[in-house]
Amino acid sequence: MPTSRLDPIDRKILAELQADGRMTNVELAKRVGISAPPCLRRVRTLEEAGFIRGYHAKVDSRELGFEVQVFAMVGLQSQAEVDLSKFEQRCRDWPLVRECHMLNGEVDFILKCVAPDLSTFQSFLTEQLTAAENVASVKTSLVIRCAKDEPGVPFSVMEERLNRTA
Amino acid sequence: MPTSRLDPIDRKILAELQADGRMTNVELAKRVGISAPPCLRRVRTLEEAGFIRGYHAKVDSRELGFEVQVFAMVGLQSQAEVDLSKFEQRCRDWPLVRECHMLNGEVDFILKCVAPDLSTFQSFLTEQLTAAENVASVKTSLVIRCAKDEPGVPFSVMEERLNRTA
DNA sequence: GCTGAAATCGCCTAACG
DNA sequence: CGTTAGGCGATTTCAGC
Repeated sequence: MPTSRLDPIDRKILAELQADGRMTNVELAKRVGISAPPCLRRVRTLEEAGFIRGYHAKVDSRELGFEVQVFAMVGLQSQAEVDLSKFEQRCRDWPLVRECHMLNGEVDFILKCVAPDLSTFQSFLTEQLTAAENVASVKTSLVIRCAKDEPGVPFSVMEERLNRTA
Repeated sequence: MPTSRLDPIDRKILAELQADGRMTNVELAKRVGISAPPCLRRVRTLEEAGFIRGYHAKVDSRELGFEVQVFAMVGLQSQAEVDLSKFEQRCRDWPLVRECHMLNGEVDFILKCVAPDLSTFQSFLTEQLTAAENVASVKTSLVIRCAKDEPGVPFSVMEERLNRTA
């Protein structure tokens, strides 16, 4: 099910729900220019096809007491697939790790972590992450401030692209 | 308005809406154990207080044709506040840059970028990012695969923490 | 196939206790 | 915080393009 399966209305729906995931279906229908029933059917279809992978309230981490955010670059000793998978599973089990991406280049993984304070993070770092099986190196960088945090994709870029080939 | 302003019901509301931002208010009320009207009032209060910063559908970038995801580490020549701010503003203006975090340590910023394909990203990299005023160095790493991508914070950790001090 | 209209059901959201 | 209650939205059904 490639992108070409999506017509302009579907793309508008995705863009609107990415911007406001709690919009009512009738409001959404109004914005994309169709009536509510077909709009709802399209949303369900997009959900089932996996284009929409969930809806989430974006919470303010710092205001909720998670004062520390850290990016951790992790190098492993073995890059065999079974060892990569084991490490990924460990990341899934660690609640302080919110994201885990496998990278090319000199480092194997980048992790985005949160913690209530530095000492909590340092305990996690020394007792869990650095101590984990197969972990060769960990370099961490504290987030000083966040200048931009936009979820998802830029639909403007997508539309420009489609217009160019159309 | 610190975290202590939040009672257990507020925290449950936040956890539920982080997990499913499109849940109906009556379903939410049922889950947190109060009736719908006070539940809605709490949600509104949490929104206005900034604990909830929005609701977003999580879309599948790759399935939408954004095949390339990249982390870029950026070093600047000048770290004067005015120059940092200028760079941050540029990041906000670039649609391919989805996140921009200022870091401590050897690198000044980490950027999460998306692009439809490698050539689009490389054009952006060479013509925009590397070419931008005050940018001294850019190191990029392609995302091979994503093992975990959980938005927000781990409420389980928050509750454990509160129980320990209680 | 798709959409839209009508009708039903359930939710939202005041106002009040 | 809960209950009530009126209005609106969600969702099914059905007809038409």
